[in-house]
Amino acid sequence: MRQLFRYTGSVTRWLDEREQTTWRSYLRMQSRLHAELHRRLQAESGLSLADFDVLVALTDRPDERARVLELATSLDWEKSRLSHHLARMQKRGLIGREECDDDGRGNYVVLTADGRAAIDAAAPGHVETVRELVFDALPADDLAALGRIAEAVLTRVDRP
Amino acid sequence: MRQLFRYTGSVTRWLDEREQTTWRSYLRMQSRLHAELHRRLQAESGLSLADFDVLVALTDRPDERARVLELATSLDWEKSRLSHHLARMQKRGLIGREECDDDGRGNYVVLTADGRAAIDAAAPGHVETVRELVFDALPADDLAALGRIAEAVLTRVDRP
DNA sequence: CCAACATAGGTGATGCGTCAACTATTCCGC
DNA sequence: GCGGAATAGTTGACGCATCACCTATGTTGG
Repeated sequence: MRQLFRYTGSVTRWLDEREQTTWRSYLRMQSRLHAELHRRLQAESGLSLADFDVLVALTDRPDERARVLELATSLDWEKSRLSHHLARMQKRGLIGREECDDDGRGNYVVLTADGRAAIDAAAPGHVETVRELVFDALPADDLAALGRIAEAVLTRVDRP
Repeated sequence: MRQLFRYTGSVTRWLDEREQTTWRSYLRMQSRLHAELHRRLQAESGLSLADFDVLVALTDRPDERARVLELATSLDWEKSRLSHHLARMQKRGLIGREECDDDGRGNYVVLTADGRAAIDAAAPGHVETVRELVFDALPADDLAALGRIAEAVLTRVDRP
C-alpha cells in the first residue's frame, strides 16, 4: 500500500510484505469485480446492482410486496438510502406503492409487471457473469475458503 | 440470492446451494467491511478511503508529486473520477497543483503539508483496523487462499 | 384522555462515481 | 509550418450513499 513501515515507533503492528500484497490484491479484486458486475448488468438489462438487489428482495416475498423497513432490514440498507432508491425506481416504473391498512404510517412496496419483467430478463445473464468471473475461476477448496473467510470477517465486523 | 432455480429451461448454469451461500456471504462481507473501514477512518481522521488512497499514491512518489493521469493509472481510477476528487481535496487543502513546464496541458499534483499531516495521522489507525477486522480473523492458510482467490478473479475480470 | 415517546418513512444537502462532451495543448505527416 | 489526430485534463448532468433532520402516525403510562 506504501511505505507503511515508516512508523516503526508506533504501537501499531504493521502489515508484513505478504499481508500487504494480499490486501492490495483483495482491494483491487473487489473494486474491479464490482465494477465489472455492474457494467455488464447495466449494459445487458439497464439495471444497477442496487436495482437488482431490491428486485430480488421483493421477489423473495410471498406476495412480492414488503414494507419499506422490512426491505431495508433484509437488504441491510439504511432506510434513507432505500427511500431514495425506491423513489428513483418508482419513477422508472419498476416498483409501486400501496397503502397499508393496519398502519397509517406504513407503505407497501410492490413489484410491478415491468419490475418482474426486468428481473426475469436480467437474472440469467447476471448469474452467468458471476459464475464466469468467480466460481469458474476457483477450485473447490478455495471456494470453501472464501466462504470461511467471509464468515470470519463478518463476525469481526458485526461484533465490534 | 433468491429462487434463481426458476429458469430451469435456460442455458444458464445456476448456482447450487453452496455457491449461493458463499456468494451471499462474500457480498455481505465486502459491503460491511468496506463500510466499517470507511466509517472508522472517517471518524478517526476525517479522511475517506478514497482520500486515503490518493494520499498514499502521492507519498509513494519520490517527490510526493505526480501528473494527474499517472495518478489515475496507479490508482486504477478513471481520470474523470480523479479530477473531481482532486478538486474536492484541493478545496480542503490536502493537495495542491503546480504548473508543468514541459507539457502545457499538464498539471502536477503535489502533497501539501496538511495532506502529509493527515495521512501520517490516519495511517496507523487504519492499518490497525485492517489487521483487526481481517488479518487477525484469518488463519495462515485462509490468508494464502485469499491471495490466490483475488489473483484468480482478477485474471478473469481483467481478461474478458 | 393525553402528553411523552417511539416508529415508519421521507427530504435536502453534500460527497462520490460515471458518462459524454468539452477545451487546450502537443504530435505527426505532409 | 500547418492541419488533423492524439493526449491531458476539466466540466456538467445524473445516479447513488450518508447524514441530519422532519412529519405523521401509533403506543403507552399516568
